[in-house]
Amino acid sequence: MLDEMDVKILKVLQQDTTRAVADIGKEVGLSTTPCWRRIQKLEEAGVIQRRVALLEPTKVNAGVTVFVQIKTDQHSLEWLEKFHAAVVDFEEVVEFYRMSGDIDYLLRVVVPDIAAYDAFYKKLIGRIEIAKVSSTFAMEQIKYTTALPLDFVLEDAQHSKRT
Amino acid sequence: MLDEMDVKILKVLQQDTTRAVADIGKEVGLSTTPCWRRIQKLEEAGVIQRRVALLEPTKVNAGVTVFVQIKTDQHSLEWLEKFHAAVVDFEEVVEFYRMSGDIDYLLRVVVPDIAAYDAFYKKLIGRIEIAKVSSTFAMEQIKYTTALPLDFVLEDAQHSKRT
DNA sequence: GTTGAAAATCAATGCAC
DNA sequence: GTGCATTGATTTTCAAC
Repeated sequence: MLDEMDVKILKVLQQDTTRAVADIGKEVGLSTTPCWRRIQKLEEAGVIQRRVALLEPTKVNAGVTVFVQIKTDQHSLEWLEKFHAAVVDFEEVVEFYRMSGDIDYLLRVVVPDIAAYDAFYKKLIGRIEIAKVSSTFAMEQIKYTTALPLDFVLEDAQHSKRT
Repeated sequence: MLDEMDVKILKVLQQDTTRAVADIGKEVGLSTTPCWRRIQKLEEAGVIQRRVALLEPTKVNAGVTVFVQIKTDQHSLEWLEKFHAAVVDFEEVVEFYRMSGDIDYLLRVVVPDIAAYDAFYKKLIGRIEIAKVSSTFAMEQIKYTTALPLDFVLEDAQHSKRT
């Protein structure tokens, strides 16, 4: 489905969407029109999901990341749906995964400080019954990127056939 | 530093940067010119860091998330710098935190499948000496957003005074 | 802060090759 | 796939209020 040229374009757009189509074309070795058409197709195909602004966490008072590991004893469908909906609703929760292994769920929570995390924690356990919660604070964010690895796109022939 | 109007604008831009300035102005209750000026200031101030495209993970063959917990026994500055640089270099590593508590580092790694994770794992431990590595696979990504919580921006007077 | 409007840039399309 | 030319939209900058 995607070829090397698409990958080049996606690599640029994953880093910066402010650049003009003509500019991107120059970088990847394509003139404006075909470059523009490829971007359109990538959007229609849903490969490009959305274009967003990334903010500097410390400048919006959201510089502290906490990872919350959750273990539950409840496994009814009803509880599950309620739990998911409740957690998703918190804007402090920026990532939320159902995990394999020992821990059932993993949350990445973003707050201004420890006090705010405590407030979040109380809100969370107030709304839902959880068996075990364990919070770990990030001391430093060494890397954070929204850019997905693109070296796998072309590698796997099986994948191309599937999609 | 930031007021309610800025927060409204940021909320829009965190979700979608394709919208025209005039449009955003309408939504937040501002005409084009002052809305445009505010966005400029937010960019100059570094509140808006960048504008990027978000891709659909499954469509670029990067649908599997693995969390890697790392514990080390080495704490020399030299090892630390080498370790950081090596990990950051992997495009599969999309997030990388130095943690408090029991685990020293936490990585979020994105790969196409388990086999690719195994390949990554071998590359990782081949490059650096790590005491303990524990990998946990995400079964489901229930929430993932790049939008930071903005309800804290105005709340804390201390913060405003500091920045 | 507002409106309105002008100028520059760019997206988006069509056409010829 | 390329180049060119065009239309329309949007950004960006100006005035005047």
